[in-house]
Amino acid sequence: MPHELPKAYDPTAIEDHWAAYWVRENLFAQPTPTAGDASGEPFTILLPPPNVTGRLHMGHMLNQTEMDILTRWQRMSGRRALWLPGTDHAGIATQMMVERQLASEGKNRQEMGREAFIDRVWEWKRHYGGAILDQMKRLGASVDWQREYFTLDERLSVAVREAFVRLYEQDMIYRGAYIVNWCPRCQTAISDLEVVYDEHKGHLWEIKYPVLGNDGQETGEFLTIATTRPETMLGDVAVAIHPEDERYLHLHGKKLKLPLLEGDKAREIPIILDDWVSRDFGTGAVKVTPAHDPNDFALGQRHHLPSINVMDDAAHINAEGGKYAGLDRFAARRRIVEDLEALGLLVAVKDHTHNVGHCDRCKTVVEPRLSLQWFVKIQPLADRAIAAVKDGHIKFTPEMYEKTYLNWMENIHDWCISRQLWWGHRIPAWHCSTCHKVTVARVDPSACAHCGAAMLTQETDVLDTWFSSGLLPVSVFGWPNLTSENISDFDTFYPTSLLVTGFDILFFWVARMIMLGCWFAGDVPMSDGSARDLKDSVPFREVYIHALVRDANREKMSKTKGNVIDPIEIVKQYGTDAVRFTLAAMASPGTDIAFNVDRTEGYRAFANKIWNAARFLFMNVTRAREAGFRIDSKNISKGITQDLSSPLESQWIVHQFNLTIALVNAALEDYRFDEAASYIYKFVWHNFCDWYLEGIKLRLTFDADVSVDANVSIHMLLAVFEGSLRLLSPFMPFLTEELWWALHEDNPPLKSIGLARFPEFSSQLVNIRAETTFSEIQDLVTSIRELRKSLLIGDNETTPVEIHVITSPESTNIEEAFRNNTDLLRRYVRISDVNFKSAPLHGPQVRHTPNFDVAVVYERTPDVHSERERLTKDIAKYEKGMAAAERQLGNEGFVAKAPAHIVEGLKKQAAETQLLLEKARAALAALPPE
RNA sequence: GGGCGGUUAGCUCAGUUGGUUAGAGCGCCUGCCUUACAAGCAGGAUGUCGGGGGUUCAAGUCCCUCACCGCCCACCA
Repeated sequence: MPHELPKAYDPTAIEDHWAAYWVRENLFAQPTPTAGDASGEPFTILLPPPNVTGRLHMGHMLNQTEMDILTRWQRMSGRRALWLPGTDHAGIATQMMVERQLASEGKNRQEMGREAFIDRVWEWKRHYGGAILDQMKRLGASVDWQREYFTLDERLSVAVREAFVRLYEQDMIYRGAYIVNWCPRCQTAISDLEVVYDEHKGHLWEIKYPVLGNDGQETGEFLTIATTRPETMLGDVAVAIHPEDERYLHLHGKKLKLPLLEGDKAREIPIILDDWVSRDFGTGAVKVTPAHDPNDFALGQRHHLPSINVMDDAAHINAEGGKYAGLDRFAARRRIVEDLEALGLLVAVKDHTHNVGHCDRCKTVVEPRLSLQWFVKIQPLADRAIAAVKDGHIKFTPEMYEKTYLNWMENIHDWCISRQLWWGHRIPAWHCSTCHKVTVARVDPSACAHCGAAMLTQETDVLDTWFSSGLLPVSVFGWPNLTSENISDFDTFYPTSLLVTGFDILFFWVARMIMLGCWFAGDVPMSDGSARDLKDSVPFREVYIHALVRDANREKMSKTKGNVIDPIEIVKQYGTDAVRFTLAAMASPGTDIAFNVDRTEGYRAFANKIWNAARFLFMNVTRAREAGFRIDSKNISKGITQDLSSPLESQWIVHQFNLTIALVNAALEDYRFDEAASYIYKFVWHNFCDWYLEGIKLRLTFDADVSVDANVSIHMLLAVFEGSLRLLSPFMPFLTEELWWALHEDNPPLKSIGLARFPEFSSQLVNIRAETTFSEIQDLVTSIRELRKSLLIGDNETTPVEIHVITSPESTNIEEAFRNNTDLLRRYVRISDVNFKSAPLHGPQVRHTPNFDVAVVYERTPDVHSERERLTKDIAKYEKGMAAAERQLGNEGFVAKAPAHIVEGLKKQAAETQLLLEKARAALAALPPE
């Protein structure tokens, strides 16, 4: 144990070593349970799988820190903890990344072909895909690396395919032509969630369409429509007006000529009547373009109108656009506006601010566009997902997210799950070129299921990435192939205990997991063969949603703003533990975290403080051994007892430690990382270091015969410090691991402190008497220090003090504690004689507390001016307190209705305040003039 | 348009089911190399709890209202 530690803690010197050790030794692996395995109750948690394209950012680090704290805490508390990591193939993002790489080589995927391109993506993935998990390893995340998965792994792909086929068989998947959000750059459909809307200052163009008479000739009258996307008029099939709009009553039944399109594309379009049209927007007349607008599509359905798609996959105008064919949509817009103006059909261009949808991934303006896609019928899934939450089988923290979730789920639309990408799970459907029907199958079919023809081509679309990640809670535990070997994984670890995530993927992922989990797990029988009810079908029992990490100025971190804090950089600078502690301490629910390195600096200091406490301890162990004391490092973990014959500070620190355990446990139960962190901080720094260590110096004298207190004290010191390391370990795994090994002279009872037991609260360790008497000693010490300061007594000067303990029910204890601990007092403050007086003390060198008066005997008196200031301020404070107390106590309602302990407490406090007030007044009056 | 959150010390934030005179860290001021730690020790200053109204014996805490900041959902062409 005589460990030579450097004077200052240097995290970089130890962290890499421990991070590698934890991974190498597989310390946190949680193997598939075997029969009769009596390990603790499972605590299962899935890592929200980062994208393979991802680089670790502060949000990840917050997320991982919280999960790691909880997992380590649960593991140390005896639960069978499994934290399961993996990565997501991230369809669009990854494909984009590789396409960009290809572009820099002057290539593109189309000329490469699908297979070669996919090979290339795999190669990319092998090369870069592990980056984020490597970073995670470096941060010490206590995950089971042996279970690491990738969403395109064979076994997870089987699950995806099974899920698709099953839903299809259950008539829950259909294919059809609907308006979807289309990204012209990614050239794929995207779901509603993948569209982000930005406010955009655009225009509202008012265009007049010629009205046709019954003879088909222009009547000279016009109907003016308003649009924000003039180019879509090429696909217009009608103009809609409100049936009761008095301005247009005479146009009912009439047709219009669609301007611009000539020759074989020229067309007449009807004026249709629909309540949906709002009379006060624009001109009250709406062009109807079913192929390019969701509302128009609905309108088209109601009125049996055709849909004319005028754009290709890249949002260039197609052949339907006549002379505009080939133009990009925005170029077409400009040209069309020019042409309309030339024709005199452009009535007005008005400024109009509206929301424009952009592709979440590449920020391209999305184009609502009619296309053939695969959809999941969502209502049956949503019904279960709603019930699961409403019935309390899934609990959200903070609670408000339950409302958000339900609100979304209750207004959900069918889910477009097909993507026109190459990277992803290819949809297991085959098109028959003979009968044109679709065959969906678990194994690649050789013949059409409908007509038997062999001319099958597989669907080229892949599935939305969230379809596979939505299945993770079931698929990672072996579903659908639940053999006897992996059924126990499923039995043991499903439902998972908790999901920790940010609200940004509440709908993308959390909601989908709930829907898919409830749907598919519901079919898996319980281990005893009985049917699984909804309660046990949910993918997780609790969801903890954390805040966003912002920069120190509360700005959202973004690459464009250049204010992104790289966690790895900060970690290098301050140490992982300090950064973890910062995140934990600032993670109060419902509020975003303004990440400020000033705080991290403070927690680095905290780590250093602990380091130095350890140095102090080792130093004393060495001294003790040199003096012949026997200290066996094997006995350290024997446990802590409350020894009523031990010195006061030892009894007190055991009591405080015990109390802190209870507080930390309670805080973590409620995901109050901030509270847990602050209880630990306060205990370690302000109780353990400031008071206990300073006090114990008195006992740690290892000269020959003064042995009893020294022996008791050094062992108590070791035990409490070791316990504190375990308490702190989930928050600061590196530092605590290092010191724990040092404490055990590199021969600890377990391979890691992370496998040791978390301290447990024990009512046996409660010691109220030690708490109250020590707290009086603290008051006494503080009063004397304050007095000495005001008397300008040098820090090295020793002075006598006088104490008068005020008569009260506790005063015997207090006086006894003071008398018995004068030597301890001398450790805390430079005093010589301590004289107890039976009469109250007065004068400028006295301080008053509710329980005692204390005077420092010194020839000098305090500075009259500052003394007057202090007393005046005190008096004001006391008077304010008295006024408040009298007001309340004089109020009959209060005395009659308030609980007795409140009234009694106030009375007692008022009496004390009155006393202090009188003393302060007297002291002020006694002050000599300045 | 609908919904939600926030506003407490110079800064960043706590503040349990309403209960005695509102807290922490950082920063600031003063004094200290006290043999674990200057990344330290000791002491100190700092608040009309966003404004207004109400309920209550009692409001930072509950209700109403206004203001400002932020987020989510919807997408009326």
